[in-house]
Amino acid sequence: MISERQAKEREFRKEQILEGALTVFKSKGIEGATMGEIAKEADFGKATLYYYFSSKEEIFIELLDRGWKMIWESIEPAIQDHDKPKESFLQALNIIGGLVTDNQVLFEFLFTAPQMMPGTLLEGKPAWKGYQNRMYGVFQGLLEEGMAIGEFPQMQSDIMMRAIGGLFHGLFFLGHEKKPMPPETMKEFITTFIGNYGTS
Amino acid sequence: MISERQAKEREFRKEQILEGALTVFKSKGIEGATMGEIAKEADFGKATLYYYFSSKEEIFIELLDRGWKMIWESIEPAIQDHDKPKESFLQALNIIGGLVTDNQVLFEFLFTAPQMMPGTLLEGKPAWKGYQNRMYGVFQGLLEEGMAIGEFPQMQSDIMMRAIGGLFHGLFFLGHEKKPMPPETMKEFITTFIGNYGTS
DNA sequence: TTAATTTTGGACTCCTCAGTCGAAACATAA
DNA sequence: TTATGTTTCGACTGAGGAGTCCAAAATTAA
Repeated sequence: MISERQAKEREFRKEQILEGALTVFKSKGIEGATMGEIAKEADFGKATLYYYFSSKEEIFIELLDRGWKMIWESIEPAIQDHDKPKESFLQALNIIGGLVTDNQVLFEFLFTAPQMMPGTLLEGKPAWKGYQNRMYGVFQGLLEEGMAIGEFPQMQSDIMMRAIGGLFHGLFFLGHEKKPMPPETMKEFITTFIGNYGTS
Repeated sequence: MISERQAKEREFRKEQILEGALTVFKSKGIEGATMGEIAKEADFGKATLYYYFSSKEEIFIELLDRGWKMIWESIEPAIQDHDKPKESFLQALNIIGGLVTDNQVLFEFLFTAPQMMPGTLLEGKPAWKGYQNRMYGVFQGLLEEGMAIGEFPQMQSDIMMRAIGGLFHGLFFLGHEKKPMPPETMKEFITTFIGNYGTS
């Protein structure tokens, strides 16, 4: 017997826990993100976490799934149109930039956690990996189409992807000052680095 | 009583252990880099590691110290001359690129380990942090001098540093394919990304 | 009200891992 | 040879953390 309201409360509590997990991750790092800490932060008993999630990994995976889903759904409309690859590309990057500025901690988690827990987070083709791959695929596609019409410098698109990925990561996550990066600055940077191809 | 040869053997064994630690780090990740594993890999008993190093952290710090020292000493000659900031800058980047290609695993460790063990690796102003800071300082200096004479785009140098750091990181470490990046590709990239200013 | 169901958390188990101990093996030197 | 110093390792200890148990509290249904 699962009433409507019960289900919503359940969902709400799950969110409380996920939020707590993020908070702990932020203040204590991945090492300090123990179930005990998360429980304390979310103000539940440890066993209660296991009532809502079957394991610690599941919490992390849930965060990744929701996060990547959100990213994907945010950029999807911007990349339907393949007429102007570079424009779509930049627009999508800007959207993500905006999301990142609004959810620093979440995104730091999304982009760094998988590196820190190799293996564990990848078992059983998790949904987030799917979104991530789709996103990279689209970006790379745009890049290749853009190159074909001279909107981007001619280079191996996979290397170019790495470069842009790194650039993005550096802009938002390197240096611990945490000051938000305004979209204009972001755009300026991208265009500065990948050049004014096809714009002149 | 410490004979000359004994000292050398000792040093040699230390290197065996450090090498083992890197190998484990490569194959098992930072999580799997336990003292037991390292001992097995280096073919010593666990307690022996503690004869040469006083703790697990000390092993990692030693790796970082040696690595960053090597980086610093490799680029030092290239950055003495401040007459042509951009040239020095690119040359230094190329040198590092070369080092990275020759020591993939070590450098992956150097650039990622500190992120993964926040705190522990930073206690007591470790030597590696000094080299790292010096290096960043020099790069930023070159960047600012270069901007002043129009060799680089005009931007906040700290953000620019982040961008370049990320770019570099992306080129070498993103995407798990582990295929080495040939120096020419590297050079081509640098010039494509930051190189078109002041050249025309 | 009472009975069934859902939710909760403190205490407990189990396991992994950093670091220690002490006795042996090995080397050196007299 | 014996004495002294150096190097090695298997076995042990202790801490911390993931995950479980179970009985109590709260909620819902009758």
